[in-house]
Amino acid sequence: MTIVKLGYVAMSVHLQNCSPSQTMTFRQFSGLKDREAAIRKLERIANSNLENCLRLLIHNAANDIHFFRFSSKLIPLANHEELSDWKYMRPLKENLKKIAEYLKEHPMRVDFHPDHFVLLNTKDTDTLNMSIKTLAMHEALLKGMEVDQEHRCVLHVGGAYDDKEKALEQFIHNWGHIPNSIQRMIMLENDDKTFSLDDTLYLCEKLGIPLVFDYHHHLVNYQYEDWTTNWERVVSTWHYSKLPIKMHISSPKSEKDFRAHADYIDPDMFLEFLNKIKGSVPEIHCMIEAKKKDDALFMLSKALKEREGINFIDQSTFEI
DNA sequence: GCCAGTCAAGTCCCG
DNA sequence: CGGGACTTGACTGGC
Repeated sequence: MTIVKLGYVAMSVHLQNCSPSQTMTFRQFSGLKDREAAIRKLERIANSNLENCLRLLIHNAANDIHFFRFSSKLIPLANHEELSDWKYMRPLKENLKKIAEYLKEHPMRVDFHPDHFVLLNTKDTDTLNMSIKTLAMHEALLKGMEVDQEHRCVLHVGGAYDDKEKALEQFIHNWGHIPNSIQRMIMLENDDKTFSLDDTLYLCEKLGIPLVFDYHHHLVNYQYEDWTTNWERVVSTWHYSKLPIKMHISSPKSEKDFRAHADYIDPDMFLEFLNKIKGSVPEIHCMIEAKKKDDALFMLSKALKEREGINFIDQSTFEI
């Protein structure tokens, strides 16, 4: 028996005017004559994003959703070099505290997926420093939300830079220069272009990093098609985490556009996967990466309720 | 009120 | 070696 919990990403298609990713571009910022007023505007946007995050958490709790990925665009221009003097955390304190209080009353697994410009295997020190800075922002947000920072940021391995083997070794080299408090936030995901499950496992086992298996990515980028022989290794990378294993699920948009994410999750594909891993872990958390966000979660849950051998505990939790 | 175009980042691909 | 595509949601400007 395995408990499965479903989660979704960043925003809800059911809540109106509830974007947690409102923004201001640097061009817009530069166009404003009063720099102080422009910074106040950035702060208003960031606070509005956090207020919307709280609305999303309330929506989640009301719908028995216990697993959620925050947007990584909560603070516009937070790491822009022209704004290095901006102390952006101070004005967010109260709204972060509200999230912290809410999460205490309604326990939920929350995490982040910083965008693909966070690169830990780059040789460029500016890019590496910017990446660390961006991760430090995520760390500060988690601290403000009073969430234990361990294993809360999913990253891809990074660029291939013409030589995948060297790029993997560069990751290991750079890892030694990354502050420990940031190392412990990281999980690594197999990607759809360069670093396969086998590549990612190599790093995760060597560095003690939990591996987030993305089934859809594996279907378009693998070294050995049969992932099941590696499954126990994936499970083992979670041995030192306090959190249950997590993975990503999405369905191909079409045969022609196989890499792109579909609006919804194909329940057959998902069940086929679950049937291969059931019993291997007591609990698994599955992050739904679909265009229709929480609606994809609800539809998947509805479809699975009609299948045999699945025992639903609540809207987003079932036993298989 | 809708549609096309713009924005931001680093890598990768094409010419 | 330079410029455009990639990706994503938000936002702007034109009609």
